[in-house]
Amino acid sequence: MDLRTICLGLLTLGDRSGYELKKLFEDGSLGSIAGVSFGAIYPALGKLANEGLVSCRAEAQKKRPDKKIYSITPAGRAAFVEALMDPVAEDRFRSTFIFVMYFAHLMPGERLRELLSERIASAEQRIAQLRALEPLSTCPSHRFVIGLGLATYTAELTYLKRQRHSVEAPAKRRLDDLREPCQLSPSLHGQAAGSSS
Amino acid sequence: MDLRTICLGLLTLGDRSGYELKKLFEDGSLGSIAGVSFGAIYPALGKLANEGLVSCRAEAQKKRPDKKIYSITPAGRAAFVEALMDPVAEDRFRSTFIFVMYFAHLMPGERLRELLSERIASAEQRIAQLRALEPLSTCPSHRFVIGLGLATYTAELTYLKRQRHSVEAPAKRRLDDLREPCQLSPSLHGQAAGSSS
DNA sequence: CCCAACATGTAAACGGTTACATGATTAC
DNA sequence: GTAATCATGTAACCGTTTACATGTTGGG
Repeated sequence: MDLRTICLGLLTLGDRSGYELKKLFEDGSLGSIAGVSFGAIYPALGKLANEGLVSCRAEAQKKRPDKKIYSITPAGRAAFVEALMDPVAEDRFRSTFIFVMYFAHLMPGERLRELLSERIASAEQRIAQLRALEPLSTCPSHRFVIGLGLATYTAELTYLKRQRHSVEAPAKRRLDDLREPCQLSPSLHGQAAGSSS
Repeated sequence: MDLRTICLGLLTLGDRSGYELKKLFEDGSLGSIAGVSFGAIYPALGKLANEGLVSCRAEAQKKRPDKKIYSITPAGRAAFVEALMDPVAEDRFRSTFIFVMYFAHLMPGERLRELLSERIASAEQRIAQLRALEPLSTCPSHRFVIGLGLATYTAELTYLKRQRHSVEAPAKRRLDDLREPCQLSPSLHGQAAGSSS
């Protein structure tokens, strides 16, 4: 789903300027998941206006550039509802953290601990953001998204903490295990395949 | 983290061709998270070779194009370990499912049920993939990644099932709640701000 | 004094996917 | 026969980020 459609969707919730749209996205439940940049929003809005899916009125402001307030048109609303029927694309997920952890055995232990702490902190922050949003959101759809975010971030946090715990505990294991050398199981090697199974 | 670095990392686990690298990525624990295309892998490998971070030997095959096996060089290994020290970028996550669910109230109930079922099925599939990988992975780093994936997907699955459950249960609620009209709380509107707090 | 927030926009760069081009082999 | 797997590569396209350009207001 491209930004164009996301903007369209956000505009079903009320009229907004590009600037406000970005805030709404980032401060809302979707923001705990990803960000957007102006360099993408403004052109998207322009295109939407070209296609007649949104209308735009300029609101003059003293000593500030005109604020361009966009409203979704009936055609835009129809197009958006239509878009909700399209087959959903798979999640596009790229996590440097996960990738880097896949190579934990190549890092100094100190770095490993640092990485884990950072990740725990950021998960806690996202959870806090979602919890703060919860009482403000009366709409069940939004509560669903918040609940989903909360469920997954909490699970990640629990997992991460359990992993880190082992370092600080007297038994001091597990995290150090991560530094053990790595070897792939033959079935993942796929080299000179021996016609398995 | 770009594909170039990911290829470099994967090559620390053993020599491989571009084709095999793609399989390794997709069949391994990282594959339950995202995919890669040849159109990105081959150029990445070429660039890596240009920079002397990997070496390449062509393996002639009867009736097939030469297989180009890449090995990481000492310089490449150093560069990769270096890359593991770089500050980790935030996750880049784009989920059409989550976005669409944010607008559940604009969809027919049937569509909603379909979406939920699809998502549940795909989460179950990913969990199955990770579980299948678990006994094959002796390396603690990889087990960490598998465990993390399992923890989050399981949490999502549980959440999703609980949401769906309410439809099939006699009390038939919650999921239908999602179709209720939506209104943002004033604090998220941000329109004509009344100097809150 | 400087930084953050407000406000819009453009252009270049980036990192990736999709489609195209080519072609043998094996399993159903 | 036809689809999948093996095997590499290029070019066009796409959506997005980053950097640039411009300027005011208000708070620390």
